[in-house]
Parts: sequence; structure tokens; C-alpha cells
Amino acid sequence: MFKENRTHYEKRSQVFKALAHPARLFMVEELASGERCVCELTAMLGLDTSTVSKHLSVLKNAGVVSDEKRGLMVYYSIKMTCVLGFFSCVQKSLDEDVRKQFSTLSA
Amino acid sequence: MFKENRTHYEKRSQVFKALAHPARLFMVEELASGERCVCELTAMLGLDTSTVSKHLSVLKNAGVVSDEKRGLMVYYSIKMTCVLGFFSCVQKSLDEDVRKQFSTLSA
DNA sequence: TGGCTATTTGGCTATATTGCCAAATAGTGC
DNA sequence: GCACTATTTGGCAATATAGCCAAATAGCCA
Repeated sequence: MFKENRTHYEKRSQVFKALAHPARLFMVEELASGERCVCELTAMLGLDTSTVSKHLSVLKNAGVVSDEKRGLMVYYSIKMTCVLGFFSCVQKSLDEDVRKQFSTLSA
Repeated sequence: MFKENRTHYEKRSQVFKALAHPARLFMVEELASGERCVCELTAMLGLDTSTVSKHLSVLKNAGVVSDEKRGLMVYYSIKMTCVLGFFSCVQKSLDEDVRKQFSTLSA
């Protein structure tokens, strides 16, 4: 059932692992507006350049983003565009939970 | 940019963290076919009951699944149904990557 | 070549996650 | 109450992840 297809599930979970970090989530959303170089993302995140670079390589290895070197800069852009649609689904679910908690409290 | 909305991104990443494990991914897919008790999932996964229970509580806290106790058993079912649509998107992207790698090797 | 900038890689510590066992909790039936 | 089953919780060791600094790499220009 599970053990036979373990590698299959591991590969898939890599994508979710890649998105399972606030900084990486932010970057993917930012890249939704267009390509950005590492330096731009670093400035927005307020983290060390090396940290940002490592986060980006996690996203790249998972197939979520792709990179392209032009001159000194490396520009990253979204590759797995369908993740964006999922963000709104997650947000909607979270909003619903908040609404329910709120109505339970005030009831 | 990021630091101001950090909690926002942290809450969202919780959902991805919940899905970022092969066993949990398997369970979500299994629950797509209908509710299952902990014992059924434990048998399919081949893991300790306590481990499976903890995995399920991670999914529950993230709002991905919900539980209902009936007699001795606790039945889990999918709550955030939109995650299922995302699975096929991830799979499609992974398949494309494999196809590209293959054509590059044989070229 | 050398100096400068952008990015990546190596290494380290701190923290988080995973999976097991053992124990606690909850529900059933005698 | 007791015995039994299903699930959860606490605790622990092994492993993985995150962030920083320092050093390496790569590209530009003089």
C-alpha cells in the first residue's frame, strides 16, 4: 500500500517540503509578479544572502522555480505555476476556520 | 515586505508543512476515497499507531482533515478538499521533468 | 592581471521533526 | 468494578532543517 510506493510519495512530498517555509512561500508569491534576482529577494526578506540562496535552491530542486544567469545576477522565476492557484485555496480554508472560531466565540 | 507579515506566511506554511511528509501525503490521498479510522491507516502505512495518530493530528491542526469519534474508533476525513486538485498539478510537473531529463539523456 | 559585485558552497550551532516505546485516556461490554 | 480495544500523549534518541559567517566561484571592467 504505502511501503511499495514510498519513493513515489517521497518525491511528491519534496514539493510540499519546498513550500513549507514562510520565507520560501513569500518568494514564490513575489515571483508570481515576475522574475527577481537573488539580491532583490534578499532585500525584501531581510535574511543573509547565503540563506536566501539556499532557500532558492530548495525551490529549484523541487521544480517549483527555475533560474537564469544574466551577467552577475541570477534571476529566478516560477516554473510550477499551478502552485499559485493552490495558495488561494489554502487562504480560503484558513479564512473559513477563522470565521468559524469567531462565530463560536461570539455565540 | 516580509518581516511585517511573517505570521501571515507562517500560518500558510503550516498547511504545506502538514503535507510535506510521504506518510501524510498517502493518508490524504487515501482519505480522498472516503473516511478511514486510525487503525485502517495504520495497517496501510506499516507504522506504529502512535506515529500515525501524531501525523493525523498534524493534518488536523493545519485544517486539512477533520475527525469524528464513533464508539472506540476515530474516523478521519478530508476537510480541505482543494488540496486534491493540487496533487495532480504536482504530479504533472514531476512527470514533465522526468520526460525532459529523459529526452536530454537520449539526445 | 586585479579589484569589484553577485551568488553559491562548506561548516557550524540551534532548533524542529520523526518514529518508537511506554503510559494515559476513552469507550465498550461483562 | 474489571477486562479489552482504539486512540492519544509524554518522553527519548536519531535525523533533518535553518540561519549565520567565512570562503569559494563566476562575471564584469579597467
